[in-house]
Amino acid sequence: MIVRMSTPDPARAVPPSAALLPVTVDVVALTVRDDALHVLLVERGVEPFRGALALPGGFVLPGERLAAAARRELAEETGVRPPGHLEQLRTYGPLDRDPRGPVLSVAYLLLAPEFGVVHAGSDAGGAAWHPVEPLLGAGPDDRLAFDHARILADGVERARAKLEYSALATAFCPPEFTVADLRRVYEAVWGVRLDPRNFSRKATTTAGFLEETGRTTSGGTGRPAALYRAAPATSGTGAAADARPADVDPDDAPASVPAVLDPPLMRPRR
Amino acid sequence: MIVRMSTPDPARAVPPSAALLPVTVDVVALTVRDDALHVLLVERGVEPFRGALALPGGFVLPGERLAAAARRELAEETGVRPPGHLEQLRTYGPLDRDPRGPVLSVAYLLLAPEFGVVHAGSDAGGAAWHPVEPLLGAGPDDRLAFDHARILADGVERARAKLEYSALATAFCPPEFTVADLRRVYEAVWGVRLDPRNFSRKATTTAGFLEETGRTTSGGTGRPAALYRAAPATSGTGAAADARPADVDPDDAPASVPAVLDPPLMRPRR
DNA sequence: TCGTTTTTCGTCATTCTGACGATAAGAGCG
DNA sequence: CGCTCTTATCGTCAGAATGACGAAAAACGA
Repeated sequence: MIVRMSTPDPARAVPPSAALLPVTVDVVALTVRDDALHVLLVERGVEPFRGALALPGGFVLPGERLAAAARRELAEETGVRPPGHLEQLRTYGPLDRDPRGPVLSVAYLLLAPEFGVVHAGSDAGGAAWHPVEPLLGAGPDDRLAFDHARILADGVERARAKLEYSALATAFCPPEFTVADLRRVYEAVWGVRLDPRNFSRKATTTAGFLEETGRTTSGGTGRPAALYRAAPATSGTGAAADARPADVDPDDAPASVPAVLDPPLMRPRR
Repeated sequence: MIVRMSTPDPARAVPPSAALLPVTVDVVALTVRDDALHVLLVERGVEPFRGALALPGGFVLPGERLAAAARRELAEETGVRPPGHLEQLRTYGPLDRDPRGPVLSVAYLLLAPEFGVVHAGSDAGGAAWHPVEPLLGAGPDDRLAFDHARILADGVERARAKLEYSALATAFCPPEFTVADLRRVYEAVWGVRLDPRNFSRKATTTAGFLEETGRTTSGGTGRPAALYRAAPATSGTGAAADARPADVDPDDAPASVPAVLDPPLMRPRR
């Protein structure tokens, strides 16, 4: 059956030569767990690629927005409405990516503190966190369904790049966190070791990055650490001329539109 | 009439609940002309928004790739197959953006040296270069059709950001150019004045940016300047773990996949 | 109290940038 | 041919940021 979306003014119709494409959203949900970057994957319960691991996602429904579809699919497959930063990643062309025929896929990137996966969705086996590293190796085994390995690689690279010039690393952290927590995020996402002393200097002296809560950790081993929260967004939606991230989408950005790290925190180049 | 794209295996069909959406591509084609950033706009010849200025673009045809559709629309509306760097910008959701109903739009960004606009397309009045600046002001007049003002703003911001950490500014230049040409690109895109001496130092000493041709300009006023070309791409397609730009798409990237500016060339902040 | 661990503060050499002086190398003109 | 004008390019120097690393601070456990 063909579902044709409503056409308010039939006199101004879409040209008949235009392709009508099914559209999916796929979500690259990243988190840091045990000092390693993890991605949320589901086991596909239906063909095609039944039994294979895949990014959570599914078809956009009539009348639905893209970001809403992303959140819906995520909720359906994890049982929770995850926190974190959701932004559009990119769109993958309709050809040669789905055995069912031409399908457009709009990928979203979610950066979030680890959240529990509650229930298995309707057409997907349980969702679970998987370490990203072996999946990027792209060995002929462990292949993800569709072109999801490539989408994952793009998402990871986007996350790595954004940590350099935005305060987005805080999206991986709980509401209150220490400088060491934040450093471990950078280390996990970039796959490098950073000097704790220099990192602390950079994180605490960069304006618009951290905000102290006044409290400290206790009970752990070692000297107690100061607790911080993410600094509030620098203000206005300012999609126009000034903001550094070009992809601040009112439809995408949840609560926190993170500030810009003015002198960027660059990953070490070999 | 409904055009249903072929379904290779009917047993594995797209679920009937999925929306089938018409998809357009819109191209933000930027160039530097008379030391100012310009965008290629067409005057719409058909409803909706007949007579208004709009980004060149149109519907994706059955069996067509996104980037191919972008190049086709550009060719149809300019009469030439423009040079330059084409990359995907982002996708704009299906709702509340086209009076004809839900339409998905995948925007592309083209950075190119100025190219002549040859003929007027079928359903568009002549295409022409327009200064970007007044269009970003977003005055209630001079509004672009659809949500194209927003797409333009996103494209300009993407271009501005990319000049900081990539060698993409060379995409605005002819095959051979001087350091001053390149500086004028930065000045036009960022809307700032840069010190010619410091810019020259940065451009010529950053590895992987410029390559000297050995020749110099002649005839102009002032001391002749050395001619450079863009340094060749740093190697492999390497979409994976190492390349800085996350959006190197084999489908999008034409010849030149520009290198990374290692210490970035940051625009002056305030 | 002593060692262990982790956080946080300091120091210092190096690199990069912004400001700007000075020179180089043409064209145009008397 | 010399003078001037203009633009390109080289140099210098102070301030900022970074990377490497020493050392003190502040807990915990034995």
